[in-house]
Amino acid sequence: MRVLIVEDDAVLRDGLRVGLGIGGFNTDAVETCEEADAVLKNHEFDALVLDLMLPDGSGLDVLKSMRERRDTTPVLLLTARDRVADRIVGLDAGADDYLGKPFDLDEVAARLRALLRRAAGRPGARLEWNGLSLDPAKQKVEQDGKPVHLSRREYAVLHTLMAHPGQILSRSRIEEKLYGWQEEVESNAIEVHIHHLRAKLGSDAIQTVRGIGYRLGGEM
Amino acid sequence: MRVLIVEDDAVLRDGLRVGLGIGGFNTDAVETCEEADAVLKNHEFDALVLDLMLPDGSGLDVLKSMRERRDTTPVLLLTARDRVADRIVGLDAGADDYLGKPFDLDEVAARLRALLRRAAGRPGARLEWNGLSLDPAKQKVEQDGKPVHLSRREYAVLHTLMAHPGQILSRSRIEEKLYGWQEEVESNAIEVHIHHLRAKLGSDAIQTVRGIGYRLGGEM
DNA sequence: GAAATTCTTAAGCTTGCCTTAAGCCTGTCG
DNA sequence: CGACAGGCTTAAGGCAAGCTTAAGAATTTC
Repeated sequence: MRVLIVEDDAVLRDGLRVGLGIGGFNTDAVETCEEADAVLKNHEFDALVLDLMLPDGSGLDVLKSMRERRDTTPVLLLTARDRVADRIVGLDAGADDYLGKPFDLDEVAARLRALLRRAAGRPGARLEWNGLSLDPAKQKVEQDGKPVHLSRREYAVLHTLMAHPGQILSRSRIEEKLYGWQEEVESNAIEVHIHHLRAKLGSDAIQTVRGIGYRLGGEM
Repeated sequence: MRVLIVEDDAVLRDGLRVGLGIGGFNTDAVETCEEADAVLKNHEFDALVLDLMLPDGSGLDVLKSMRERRDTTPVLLLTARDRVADRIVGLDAGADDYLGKPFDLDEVAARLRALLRRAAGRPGARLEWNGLSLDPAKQKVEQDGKPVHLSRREYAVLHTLMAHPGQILSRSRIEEKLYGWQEEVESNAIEVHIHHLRAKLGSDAIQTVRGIGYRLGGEM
């Protein structure tokens, strides 16, 4: 799950990155409206954490122009104070939730999860597929009721696949979810993780579609 | 369990801190409405002990503005006398309980525990998990019926974990429960306490979730 | 006020994870 | 049938998180 953080305060930004990292999110961060606009047009995110007060303008403008181009990525607003007026304007402009500074990092992560759940149109918190169940809140995976221990990356790969059940996901698509666009990896890391996942979940849990990508196995 | 005390009378304030400290709570204290507002916006508490008569206004205003910003922290009001009118107003404003001065310190602690229990939606007084049982009132821990002696910090760590059974708690989340916002610790103190707890409770009582935090071990 | 317990800090140590890379396997197409 | 490309497997290196230990500071107890 990739999240873009738009926040100019370095302390807050790093705090968010760490906090959301713990929450299992992969984050990218920018500091200005301009950067945000540019990045949003070129990359897809699962959610956006947007500060309202930015050096070169209001986050509201970023939000508005997103919605104008039909970008429905869930947005969590950070409002500088408990200013009810700001919040109302923000929600009217198409934000999905807001949070007044200062805030608890765990709460940000929790709200983001709620946002993502809502956005995916799924009712429950957990993802299910063919005997596999993944609980994003507890970061726990079970197969036929038995817990499976996965490392951070393995979990992230599986999460990505289970978020699009039955669909074929290209390797680069999966990489985008695991890494920021800044870091990029140039090796077969994903293949290795897939390999480990198959070792733990059974070799038919994940199917390879030659030349295209991977998808969850099973009845489909 | 962190409790914020809002009380201008120094004698009473210190009495509360000592009394609640003995009761197993970690307390922070402020003297005015203004301070209370500021601190409440910046930190999360498990409960609030709020005097109504404060030098710069009424505790009711603090309470009201809390509820306005959706802060549902349980609040125990201290009313100056047995003034029924005050109490009714207080409860209407969103207080969870009240207590007339003068009061018994043990009773304050007991009422707070009841408040916290209610807030957590648990019926019983004691927390149970996988052979462990923790009684907040007596501050006693038993494992398979046998008493276990824990130090203050060890108890607090275990209490925090048992209040969120099955959930992963980040180290910073645990630190927040142990220390006031003034003290903050920057070392591996939590790790050391966990280590001691494992020595006393068995190494599988607490699981490490690498990169994320800790949670109670056992089934599930 | 002294003794005992408990807490914090800090330094090494251990372990698990991620990436990289090299070689192998397998399906596809000339 | 043979070569090639894509994917799989395996293992090693490096890094970071967490564990352990111990000593000094702080706190509590008598």
